[in-house]
Amino acid sequence: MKKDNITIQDVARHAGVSMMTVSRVMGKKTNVKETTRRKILAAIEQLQYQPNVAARSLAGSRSYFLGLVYDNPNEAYLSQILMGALHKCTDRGYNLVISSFERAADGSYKIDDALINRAKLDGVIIPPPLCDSPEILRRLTDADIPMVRIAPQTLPDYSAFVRMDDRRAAHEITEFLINLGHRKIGFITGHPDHGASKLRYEGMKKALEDKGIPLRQDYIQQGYFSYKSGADCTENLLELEDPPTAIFASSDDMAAGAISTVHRHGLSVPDDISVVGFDDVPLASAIWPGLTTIRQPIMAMAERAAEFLMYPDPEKEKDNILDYKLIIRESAAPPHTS
Amino acid sequence: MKKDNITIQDVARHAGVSMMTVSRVMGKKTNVKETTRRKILAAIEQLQYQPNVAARSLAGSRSYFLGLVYDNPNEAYLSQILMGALHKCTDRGYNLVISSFERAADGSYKIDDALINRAKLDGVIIPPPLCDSPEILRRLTDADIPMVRIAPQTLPDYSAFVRMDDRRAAHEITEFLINLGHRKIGFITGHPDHGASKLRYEGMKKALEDKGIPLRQDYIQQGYFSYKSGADCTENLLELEDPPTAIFASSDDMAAGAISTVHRHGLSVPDDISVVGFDDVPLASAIWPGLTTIRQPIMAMAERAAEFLMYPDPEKEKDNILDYKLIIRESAAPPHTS
DNA sequence: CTGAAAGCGCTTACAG
DNA sequence: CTGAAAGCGCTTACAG
Repeated sequence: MKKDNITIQDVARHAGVSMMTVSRVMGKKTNVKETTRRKILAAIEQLQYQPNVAARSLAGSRSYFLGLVYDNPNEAYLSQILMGALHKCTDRGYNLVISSFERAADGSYKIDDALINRAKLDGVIIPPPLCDSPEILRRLTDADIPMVRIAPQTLPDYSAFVRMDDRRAAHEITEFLINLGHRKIGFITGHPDHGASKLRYEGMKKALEDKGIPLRQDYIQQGYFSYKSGADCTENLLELEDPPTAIFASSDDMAAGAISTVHRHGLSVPDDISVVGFDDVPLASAIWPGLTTIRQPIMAMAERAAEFLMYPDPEKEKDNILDYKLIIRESAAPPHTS
Repeated sequence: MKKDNITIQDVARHAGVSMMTVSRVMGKKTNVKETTRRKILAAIEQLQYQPNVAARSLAGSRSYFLGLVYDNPNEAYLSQILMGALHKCTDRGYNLVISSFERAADGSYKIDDALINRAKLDGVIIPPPLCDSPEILRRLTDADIPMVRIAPQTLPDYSAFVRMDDRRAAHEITEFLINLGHRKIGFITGHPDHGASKLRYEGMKKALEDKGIPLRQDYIQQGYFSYKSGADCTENLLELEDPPTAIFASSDDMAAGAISTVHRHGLSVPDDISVVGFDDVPLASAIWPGLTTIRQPIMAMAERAAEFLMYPDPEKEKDNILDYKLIIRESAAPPHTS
């Protein structure tokens, strides 16, 4: 392809300054007079200037490469992360290098030296579950590569992280059920190894407390985030003498399993029993009835993470909490008035 | 990060030649004496030389950028495409620019000029449904940007494409059902607008013919690739006087809907009725019973597409057909012997 | 706050 | 078949 593109020289000429000053504006340096900056910004806008990534990378001390490592059990989740990071990178003239890590039999990860040595990454984004691997964190720290972790379980202060408030989200969706009129709410917990499971449980518990509704132990079932576990737990719930009128499964996969079990019992969702989930995976809107659930801001988390790495600033907050959203579909309704 | 890496100069010095000759070897040019080439190759190997992407891109006539455009109806599908393309690009020192297109109200797409003008792409990968948009194809053709289409419905010969054999795959999974002992096989067609729907139908029909099993019109139901449509079609199938013993839904989403309906009727999958799908989306292994289905080589298709763009060669076949795979899980079994 | 010079690591186009 | 020169579009380091 021909290279008849607008260069930094064109912008400089247009704005009546030197190339150097344009470079400073592009790099968000502060030592440029405000009026000059505005003139340059106008020229950039008018010419639709886009810096040449290759030249930037070649000349500069940064590589304009960001890394994304993953070991992903969950495709939908990774896809969101990927899209978020990639979009931000493309927008900002960065490149994304993705690299997968295999978990060894002993549960540890071996690190790809190539990634660390050759790529000269400006930073790396680490989604779960890798973000909680001590080897990975130490290796990157040793190599002096900045990192941002996404939704980590533990929050040590040596790296930045982006997350959402699982506790508050679980509180909100429980409250939603209560406001619908439900008092008998079954809860299916997530995998005990995941930090979020505990937070979601706590949020649900707090919502009950706040409304003065007692927590019944027989309404709490231990799930593992899978469809099957959601189906099994629901089986248990429906066999109770006084079964719940609503079920809050702490993942969509489990909620989908719950719905299938309710149907198998010849009952209707939401007419007989309401079911809500958590995550808003594609499945949530694919099945019928559509799942009322919490949408995690996964893509936004990746975007924020990438941005954090692009503009290093020691003043920046290390803890970035993003907003979730309650998605109301058809799987929850007021309880049967019997 | 510091740039203390091995450069082409180091290799040249090591091999006792000029930088230029090394460059020729790297670029796979043929005009280099065999002994010289070997000396250089040895030096490259010994020094672990990796060309600097940025320098290459800046100096050369190629950009080492590939584009991936999408309009995303299906996250799981796109995610696979993305992973395949990204892996290949990362491996080969290429960069990937992704860009989404919004469909206008009239069904047409407006093209992002920025993508075409600024990025200087060496080529673009076009997955469905964009690969069948005349505007996009014409725009890219006009801009003289090479492209590879993935699984297009129509196969005009002005661009290369990568696909799988939907007809043969449908034939194979139908045969699988027949070999299990099924003679009464219901079929749920895909969305009439998708080219693959027809191919899958034809494959199923052919398999029946090959085994001398008559095609019953009441066993054919028109679906739309959605969970809901799969559930509804199955409702119709189960209401027949002589219902099928197996159902082949031409997408996994529809197969999942089919299973839910079978369960709602108090029947078991696969003991009472077998159900098979097509696609192998994440849902297929999430639900219970796991879906027997056809795995499309989506990631491999994207890899092949990227590779095609990296090594232009007029001799190359334009039609790249990749292998699918029959994935056997728990949703199909021999029919009830009654 | 702004600019002139040098150079990042390659490939192109030309010369032999 | 091989090489010396020029330059891709930026940023760094230095000077004012």
